[in-house]
Amino acid sequence: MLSISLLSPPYTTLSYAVPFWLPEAEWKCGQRVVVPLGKGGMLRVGIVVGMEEDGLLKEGVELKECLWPLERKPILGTEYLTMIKQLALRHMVTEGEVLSGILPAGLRTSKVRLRVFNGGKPRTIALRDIYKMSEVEKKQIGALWQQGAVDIFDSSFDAEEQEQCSLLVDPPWAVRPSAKRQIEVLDYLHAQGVVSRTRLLQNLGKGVSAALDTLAERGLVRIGPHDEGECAVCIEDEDSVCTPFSENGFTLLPEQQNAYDQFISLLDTEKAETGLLYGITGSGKTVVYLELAAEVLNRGRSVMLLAPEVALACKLEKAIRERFPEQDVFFYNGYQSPAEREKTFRTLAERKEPCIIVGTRSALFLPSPPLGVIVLDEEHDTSFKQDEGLVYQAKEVAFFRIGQSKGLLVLGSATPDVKTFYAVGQKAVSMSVMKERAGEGRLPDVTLLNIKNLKRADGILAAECKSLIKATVERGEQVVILLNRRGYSPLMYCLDCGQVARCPHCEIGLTYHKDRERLVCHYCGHSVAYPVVCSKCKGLHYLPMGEGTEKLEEHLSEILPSGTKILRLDRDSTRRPGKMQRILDAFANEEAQVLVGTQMLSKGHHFPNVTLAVVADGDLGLNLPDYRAAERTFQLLVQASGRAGRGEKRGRVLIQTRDPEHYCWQFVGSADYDGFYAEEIERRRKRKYPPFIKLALIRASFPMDWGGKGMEWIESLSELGRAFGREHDVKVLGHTPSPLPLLRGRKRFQWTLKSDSWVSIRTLYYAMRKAVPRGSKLRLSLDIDPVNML
DNA sequence: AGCACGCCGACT
DNA sequence: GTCGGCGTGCTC
Repeated sequence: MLSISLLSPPYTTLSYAVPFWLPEAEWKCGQRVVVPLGKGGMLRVGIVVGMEEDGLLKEGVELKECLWPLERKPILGTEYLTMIKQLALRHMVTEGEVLSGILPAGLRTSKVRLRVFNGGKPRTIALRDIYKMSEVEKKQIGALWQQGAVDIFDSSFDAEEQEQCSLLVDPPWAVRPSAKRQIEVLDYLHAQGVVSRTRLLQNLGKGVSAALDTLAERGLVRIGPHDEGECAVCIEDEDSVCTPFSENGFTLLPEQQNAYDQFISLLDTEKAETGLLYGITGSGKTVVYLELAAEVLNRGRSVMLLAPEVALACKLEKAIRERFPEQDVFFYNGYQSPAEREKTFRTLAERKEPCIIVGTRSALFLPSPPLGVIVLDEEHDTSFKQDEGLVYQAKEVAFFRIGQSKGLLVLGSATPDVKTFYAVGQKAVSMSVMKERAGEGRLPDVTLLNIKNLKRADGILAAECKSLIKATVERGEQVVILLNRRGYSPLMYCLDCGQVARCPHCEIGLTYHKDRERLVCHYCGHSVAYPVVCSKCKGLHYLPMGEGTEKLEEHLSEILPSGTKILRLDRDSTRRPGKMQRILDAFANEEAQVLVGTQMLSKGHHFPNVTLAVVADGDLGLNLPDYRAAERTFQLLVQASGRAGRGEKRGRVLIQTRDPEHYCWQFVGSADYDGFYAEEIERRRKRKYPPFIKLALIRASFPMDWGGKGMEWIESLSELGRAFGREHDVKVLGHTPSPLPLLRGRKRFQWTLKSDSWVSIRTLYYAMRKAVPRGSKLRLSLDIDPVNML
């Protein structure tokens, strides 16, 4: 009997019989297989996860036969399956859910054909037809399969691959305002990024087909195969200035050498180990990774290097390729096309020789030859946790993989996760420290600017701040300005009745985007054309309140000397493939003097001529309902400070705040992580927060139009949770409405759980889930150690 | 996800 | 009377 985890709903693990047309030897753990499901006998893809003879089978159900394997050799190894099982247990989801969340789309489709070579021209047969064949025919083809005269022929998405649509222009769209269809297509591509033609037509209706062709003809949209090797986010530009790898050859500085030696001795233990590389911005952590990688490859093992976001992963990849021109390097990230990802996945599944894998957190799930080291650069970054769909924390998965291969996990950061640093104190993680900047640069001067009394009419920048920016630009130096708010204006007041424009699905204020002339919901993506009539009084006049990156850019262009070029870097300006790298390169090449951007700008980029970094709203993160608000703010601001003064000139950082008394500031100024840590860890100890306890969130949601039924459920679950908590030593706080009480048309509530034991937390969640009937409109989910409490 | 089953309203 | 809307439930 075969246990098979389905890769599509219901995502359960079901038992199937070995069929008479293919003997047991053809079925293996880790193999993808196609099975029939339900009365209609629909075909589904699953992974064989077990082969016990005595699998559990519900009473009254008849065992069905497996239909066909999708490959001869299992694509997943036993260690890989162990990892999947572990992950499923941790997060209390099925193995099928985990697998479907991490396998490339092409490996999840059953729309394949068998190609039978039996003299003459090969015959191709759909699996659907095999299912309907007679016993004799099945046996015949089974026999041919065993002789190797049958292969799997994957036809479905070749065509799709040929028609990837991507934007070639930015808003505002240069089309007639009456061309509704075209605008619809452009807006969709702007929101979605690269999309296949099939998917676009699926979502917008077949009617937009002509509009899409027109746009392609006029050069506004590109339709064509996704280029091999081209990263959707960066463009591989030969003379890019943005490479960190210009340090003095491969000789390590004393601190780097020290760190390197420590890591090597950890490797030598031949046990699974974790090391923290705690190095200030600019201390040259990358070089240490590179030399470590070289040694690991020498020892015949593979290397995995992960960065929190694609642009940084691209930089790492570039550095790796320069250092190891001869070595096979596999690059993987969420922005690649399904075909590209599938190819990498398949290649690595077969690979035996050591290699290097570079990517973002999704690369963590690539199969690989035995790993000697996994590096998580900027380990404190919250992007290492995926919190939508399949929830996982890259650090923990990496730790598990390294445990399997008895390798070394290296966590690198200038501002480590408080949990990581605590683990160092507990001797669970060894630490290497680098406190010197590798280049000429020195640490910048950090000044706090109290803007408590800044009037709204003056905009978001204080007068002192503006004049400093101006002076810097006039000296021919560059400025980076950080503002964590996209769009033009985050609040739109109706002048007639005072109503704020809100998203109908999320009740959150809509942000005005001037370049697109639309109001956009930053949570669900819903948008409406502006101007729009007020829902309450039908008025058309709005007062934009507050300032986003778009408005700041506009405001600056008014007050800075004419001829000053300003660039903007945020999710909106970087939607198009390659756009992000282009903006970063342009700024690094000094084609502009000012760069305005959201936090994506604070991460790891190197601009030697930047001498001033401004943080427009330093408090933004401090007021979030999250026990890590201070940690986040500290990390963000220290990272941002690192943007200034990486060249020869001394840099300056100006942080605007309305709350200058906050304990976080005294440490930001001197980038004093150790001081911050000491203070923060004491606060957490006192208030019973991680790392001193285990914290989890149970989220519940139900459709907003479900009547009183939803609230009744929430109440009764609270009751259940508290009763259970009293017995099992879990503190249950709540229910409380989620910080986003309405999202995508669903009401949301949550409970915060604190306990000494993950097991108790999971058991409580299990009890709650069992109380809710399957198929209920009420949905529950468990978030282990949430990174954002939203 | 897909498909069957079942319970109500609008129709030849 | 039946045709067909889609809410609910199940899939080894």
